[in-house]
Amino acid sequence: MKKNIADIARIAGVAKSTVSRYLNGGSVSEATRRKIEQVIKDTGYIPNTFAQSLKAKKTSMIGAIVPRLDSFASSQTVTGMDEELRELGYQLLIINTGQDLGREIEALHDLARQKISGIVLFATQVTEKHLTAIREINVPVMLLGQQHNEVHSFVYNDYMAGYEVGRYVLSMGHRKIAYLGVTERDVAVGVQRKEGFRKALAECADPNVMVSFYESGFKMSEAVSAASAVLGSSKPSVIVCATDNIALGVMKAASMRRLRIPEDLSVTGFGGYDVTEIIHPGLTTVKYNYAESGHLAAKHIVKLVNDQQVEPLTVLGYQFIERESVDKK
Amino acid sequence: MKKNIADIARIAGVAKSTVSRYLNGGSVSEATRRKIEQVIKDTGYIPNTFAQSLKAKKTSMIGAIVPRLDSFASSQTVTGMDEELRELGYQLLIINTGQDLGREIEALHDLARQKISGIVLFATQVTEKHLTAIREINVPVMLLGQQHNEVHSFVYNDYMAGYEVGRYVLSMGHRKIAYLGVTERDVAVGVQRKEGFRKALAECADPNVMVSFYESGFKMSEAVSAASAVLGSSKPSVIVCATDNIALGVMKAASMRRLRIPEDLSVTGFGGYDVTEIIHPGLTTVKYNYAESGHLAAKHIVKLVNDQQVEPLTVLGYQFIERESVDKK
DNA sequence: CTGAAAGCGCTTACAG
DNA sequence: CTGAAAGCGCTTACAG
Repeated sequence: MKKNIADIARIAGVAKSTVSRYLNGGSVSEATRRKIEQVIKDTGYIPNTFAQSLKAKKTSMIGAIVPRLDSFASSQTVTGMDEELRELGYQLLIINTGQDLGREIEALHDLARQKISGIVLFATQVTEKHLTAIREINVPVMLLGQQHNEVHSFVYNDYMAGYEVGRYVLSMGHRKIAYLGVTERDVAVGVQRKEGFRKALAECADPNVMVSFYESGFKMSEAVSAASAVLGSSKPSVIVCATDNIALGVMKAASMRRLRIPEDLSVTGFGGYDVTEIIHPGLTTVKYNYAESGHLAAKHIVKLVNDQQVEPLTVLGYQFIERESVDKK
Repeated sequence: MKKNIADIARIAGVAKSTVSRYLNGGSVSEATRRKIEQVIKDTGYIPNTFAQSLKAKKTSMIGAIVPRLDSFASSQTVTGMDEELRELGYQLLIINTGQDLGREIEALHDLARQKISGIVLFATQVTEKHLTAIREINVPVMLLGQQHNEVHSFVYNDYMAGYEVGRYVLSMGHRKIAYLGVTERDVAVGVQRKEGFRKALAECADPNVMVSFYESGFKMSEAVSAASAVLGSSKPSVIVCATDNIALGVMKAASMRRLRIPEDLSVTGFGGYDVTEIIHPGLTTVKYNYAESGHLAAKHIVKLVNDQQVEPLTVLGYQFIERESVDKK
């Protein structure tokens, strides 16, 4: 037989409000406290979440809106967030949007409607519609992966990472360089990394440097075709890729053309996916600590939810990892 | 200004109950219907989920209890489930247990408490505690990946897959064989695959066949050390691994010892992770269609939730993929 | 088809 | 510290 707060109150011989106070840490005398405690233990009473939320008008849930769950970066980040939120007494509700921007807007509203306390949006693009939704819902929102001055943001230092990769490639003696990027609508991945890379080039005095820029989709299969185009049109000594996935596609395309890496073609990536370490040769790349970012993001959103001060922009570090995929020229 | 059902009723000039009936598809006259529809549109009214659930005592949420999100199999399966559930008008709530069996039990209770309609448990082990919890919560539960005759189950045909791998390895002429498995507490992965493999061996008449069995953890790093032990003690011509992750670890260990694959050592896996296709040489393995399983599992749990007939056990197929990691002896 | 009323299980001022 | 009462926003018999 399912018990409610009235049952507990009756059995314990107190009022419902007293039980409620006990449950929510209000002031209750030691004697009553013990009585109620006992009854709750005996009956196995569990408060009804809906009734609580209906009155309290909030929950201790944090929502994560994720474009895709089946990516290394997302799943690592979500796992990190989940661990931290559990520590902090919150539950994570994950919404998968299948890379559909429209569904991100829907998700924002859905979560607000469910009285979620806060939302972390794994952003790829921040459109006007996103901003409108964020303003409307009146729930703290944090952007992860992109930044906007109106919204609390968490980004990786993609610009510096791009710069470092550029410097490295040049220092290894490469002069005929191809950059295989992604759409500029993704500011972090499509613009920042490329601009940082460009800066390194601009600083290089050597007049022999030749760079061509190409664009690929995010999927490995798309990268394979993009790489084939690059290799067909020019003969770069290195292809700098905007993501590890793209780099993997390039390596695949190279092996299909019987090009050896790094002897015939050097490759670099961004991301630091586990795979990049397993494959042979190991991929030189920039590693982001996704799990840690997840933890941090969780801490921040909880602060926001509790009206604590949080810096509007957090820039996360990275680690440049040199492996075997780039040859010295 | 946030509107509630009473506001809508007042504005539309009808009773709250009529609005509720309209919302829930009860019988309402054409005229009233139009009036209410208009008011709802004008006000942007959205019913409060908690109040609904409080009365209706159920939600249209399905819970997924997942040991870890950052694994290829889980994330693919979850994504598939999510897509299907969305189609069916349900929302997926994902709980990550971080491979802690105790937290699986907690999660079962938590979800039940939140009046989740149904639960899919991504199982690795089914203990007595699991069964007790499942019996107690009175919410339909489905097991994914393991089977138990008391609970609706979804499993892969691991036995047949193991058998097929065994036959293949023998047909390629291997006689000195090492099997690197996992704990038998995981019945599907630890027992079924091995037993299927054993059956193939038992059917082989050749008296020269020599097999040794070893055990590894699930992590690639653990597999690397396990593999080193195997390679140190015996000189198998092939290592049959119980998962792709383990196979990857073996390949890594082999390359550290300067063993060429497949010339010096052949390797096989189970799982069909995307990586296995990218690496060089490609890994010969058994591929499970996780995304599709996710879709199917979603359909089943929804049927269960709606008291429809569902077969107690569903066995999912697999696909044997021959690539380059096994040499002909 | 429609409405008035009771109730779901809590929380929260308010008064004592 | 404690209790009675009102109310959160819905749904659901019941009567008409």
